[in-house]
Amino acid sequence: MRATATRQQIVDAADQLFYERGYEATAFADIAAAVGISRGNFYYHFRTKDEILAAVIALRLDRTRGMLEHWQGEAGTPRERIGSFIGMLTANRAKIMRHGCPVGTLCNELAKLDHDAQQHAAEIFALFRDWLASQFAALGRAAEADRLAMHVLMRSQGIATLATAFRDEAFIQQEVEAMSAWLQALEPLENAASST
Amino acid sequence: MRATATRQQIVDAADQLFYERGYEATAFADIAAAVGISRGNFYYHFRTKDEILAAVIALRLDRTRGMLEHWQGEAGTPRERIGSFIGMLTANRAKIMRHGCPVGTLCNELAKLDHDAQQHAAEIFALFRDWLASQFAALGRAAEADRLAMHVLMRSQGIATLATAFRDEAFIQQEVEAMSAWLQALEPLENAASST
DNA sequence: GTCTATAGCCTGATAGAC
DNA sequence: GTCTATCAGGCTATAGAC
Repeated sequence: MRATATRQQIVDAADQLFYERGYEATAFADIAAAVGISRGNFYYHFRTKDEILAAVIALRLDRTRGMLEHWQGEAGTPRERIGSFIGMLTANRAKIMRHGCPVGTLCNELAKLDHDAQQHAAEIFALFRDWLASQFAALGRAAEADRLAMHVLMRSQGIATLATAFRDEAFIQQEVEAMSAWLQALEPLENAASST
Repeated sequence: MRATATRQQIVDAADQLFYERGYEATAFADIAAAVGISRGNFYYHFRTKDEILAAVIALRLDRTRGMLEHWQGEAGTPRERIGSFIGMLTANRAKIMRHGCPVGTLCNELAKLDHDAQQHAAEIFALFRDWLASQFAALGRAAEADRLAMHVLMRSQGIATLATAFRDEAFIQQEVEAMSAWLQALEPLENAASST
């Protein structure tokens, strides 16, 4: 098998296992078993566990960029695009109730481990934040775009954490509707600064 | 030294280390070193690591009950008491930025480990939820008390997660003020059900 | 109650055959 | 590129002296 193909399989398996079980709780043996290779072969593709983590984070960054570009390319208003972000909570609710948000839980774990890759993982959040901010700016709230973007991220993280703790699907739906209502009630205030 | 005193020292040290480093990343040797006892002595007080976890969760439940009773005993309105809950984010902001929320991060980790104690840990959230709900009921929002309580919990969890990921103290302050403003704007609707 | 010593397992990582 | 065999070190947990 070509090296790049095996490497990709390793990263894909690690991505899934790091999400489901956590980074530290996932052993090389687990990844090797999932891919169907020996532990020894592992070190031909990655020298350390940290290198696999870096590759997983890079994969998630790429995947996130692709998703944001996809949402950007679809027809629709900025408000509808922010709705696509919120819709992830509903679409992924089963996994979220079992393993939380992939980004939030990884950042939390790496923060506790005082791991160098923590900042790298937080860049995934930054991608969402910047994209959301650009949508709020397009919506006519340029002055508050960053704050509103962080607010949406904050709510999605809180929803994920509590949905996991209580295993409560109805709660997700309830809060998704509340956030959607909040979004719909947001009015353009492009000239607010000059009118006050 | 009396057995109960050593046991208490172990639980206190484990409580702190589980928060700072996480449950799985904390080894018996770490706890033993923090207390100043040998690893062997450990097993006189606890037979397994799970037993220490159970004791730590029980400690946190007791501590939470005590705090809620303290807030309840203080003079003030229900709104001010909910403000005491929100105030934890400001008071503990330095630790939150480094290690997240003790309850949320523990629940997340135990969910990933598929650990039996996950439900036990979620009871800490339930204590906060029920207490907050009673405050909202006293505020004249009995019909929505549970939903509002979960909303406040959700926001506090989202704030903690993003504050940790971005190490952003200003964000905490910003969202604490937004949540406080939301709380102040909440009006009693005790008779809303009969008036609609 | 506390200690030292150690069993038994799993971990990340390496060496070298094929 | 992939394998088997193996290393050194960490882990939870146990046994038994004091």
